[in-house]
Amino acid sequence: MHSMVSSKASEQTGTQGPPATDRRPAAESRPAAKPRPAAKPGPATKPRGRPRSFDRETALEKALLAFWEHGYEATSVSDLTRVMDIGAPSLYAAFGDKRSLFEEVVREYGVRYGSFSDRALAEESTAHAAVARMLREAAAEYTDPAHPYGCLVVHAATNCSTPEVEESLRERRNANIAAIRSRIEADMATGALPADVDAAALARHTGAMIQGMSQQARDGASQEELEALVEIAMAIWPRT
Amino acid sequence: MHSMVSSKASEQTGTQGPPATDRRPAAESRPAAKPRPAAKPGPATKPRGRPRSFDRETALEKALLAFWEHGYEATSVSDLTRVMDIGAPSLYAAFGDKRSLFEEVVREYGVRYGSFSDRALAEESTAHAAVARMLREAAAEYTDPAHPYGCLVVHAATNCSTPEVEESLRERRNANIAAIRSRIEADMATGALPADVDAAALARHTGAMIQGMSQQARDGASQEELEALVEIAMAIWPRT
DNA sequence: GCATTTCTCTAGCGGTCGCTACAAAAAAGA
DNA sequence: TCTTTTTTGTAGCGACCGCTAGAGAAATGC
Repeated sequence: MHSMVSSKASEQTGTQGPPATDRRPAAESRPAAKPRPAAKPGPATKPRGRPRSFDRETALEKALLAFWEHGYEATSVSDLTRVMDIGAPSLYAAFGDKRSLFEEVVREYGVRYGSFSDRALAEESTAHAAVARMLREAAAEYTDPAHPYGCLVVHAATNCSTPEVEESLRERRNANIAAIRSRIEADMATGALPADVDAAALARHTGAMIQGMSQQARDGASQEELEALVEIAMAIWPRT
Repeated sequence: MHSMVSSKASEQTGTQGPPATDRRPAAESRPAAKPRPAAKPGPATKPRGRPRSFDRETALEKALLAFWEHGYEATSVSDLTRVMDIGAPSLYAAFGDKRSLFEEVVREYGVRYGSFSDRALAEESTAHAAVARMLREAAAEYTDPAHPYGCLVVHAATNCSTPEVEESLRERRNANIAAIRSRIEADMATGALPADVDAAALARHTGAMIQGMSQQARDGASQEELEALVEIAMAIWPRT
């Protein structure tokens, strides 16, 4: 499972320039090194104070891997500062609190690792082909030794004592199933799939497969084993 | 997912009577109110000291529900003492530390809620029928409003900072898949299933379905939705 | 009665949690 | 140089974590 991507990194710091009564850096999410006023179109004006001593993106990637491996709760701020190799105040200044760092990680995960699902849905010519590709790519991705096994969106916030975090990942999972369902219904409308298909159940089946595969990957299944599983699972599709 | 039951409640206090140098109550797991010496066959000898002020079994059930709902880590000892309605020293005297309480909870879960899988494998005449029944019963159990959704063994120790706990549930999940695989291979041996079936992949597919269904139940799927999913999933089986 | 055994209650241990105050450090603008 | 702005390191806050010492309470055996 994964994304609903689109990476709109707006967030709270949207529009709030003039009134200077606001303390707290408000978890600055500016992606590059732009100056604060931002109304100035000055292209190369350096930011005012002491420059950051670390690269924000690589630090974010380290946090991503830590959250992916251990989950939201089990990854402490102290763990994060260690793997990101920065002090706690730097973390809070650059990313806000732990939760907003996690939210940014989830967004980044959607872009970097979780986009295969949306890509398959968008690029393949039938729902059948899209789901087949999606599952095969999941088999590869979830067992890629270059990063933790399984899917962050599935595993990073189960049994989480912060209900909002758990809920946000749940919404991503359910949105993905809804996207699969829409793709199936589109095929039904064009006649590429029979009209008597239960689109909701078929989409939910696909979602359950992906989530089950993610769990299997965490439990030690290899890419080949997951691929064998996918070939079995695809047998349910009406012949096209 | 679930059990590998058999409920052998032996544990560390197996054989170690005579030398009295042992302090620490050793997390007494005696299920009923038997006297300590135990060599005496006296049937109705009451235990020596102050009797327990709570019922051990109902307290265990309360702990089970709490762990089921929130998982191992997210359920604090303070949460446990509140829902079990006992003080912390009583909890430690009766169940040992948090981890051994959790282990006992998992065993109890296997007996009370997770035995449907083994029962289906043992009682149905074919692997096909056993898996069909297993999945249908999972659809009912995982959405039963009388207790938390999904499967404790699947969800209670993901992203757990105590690796041993995570591993013990992982072993239960994999053992269940191994049991399904054995049942499939038995059918292949008798000719009830074709000889060219990939038993391992088919068993893993079933395991992934169960785990995915558990996740779906947690994410809000109804019993009817899971049952529709099961009917789709069963279409993969070779016609018998 | 009295000693013994066991459980319960209060209180609090050391440790980690997420998070922040504060001052020194490093840059730009004057 | 001097002020301003921002980041960095140190150090520690209050809250909660799992767990337990110690005294009192409630039972049995004598």
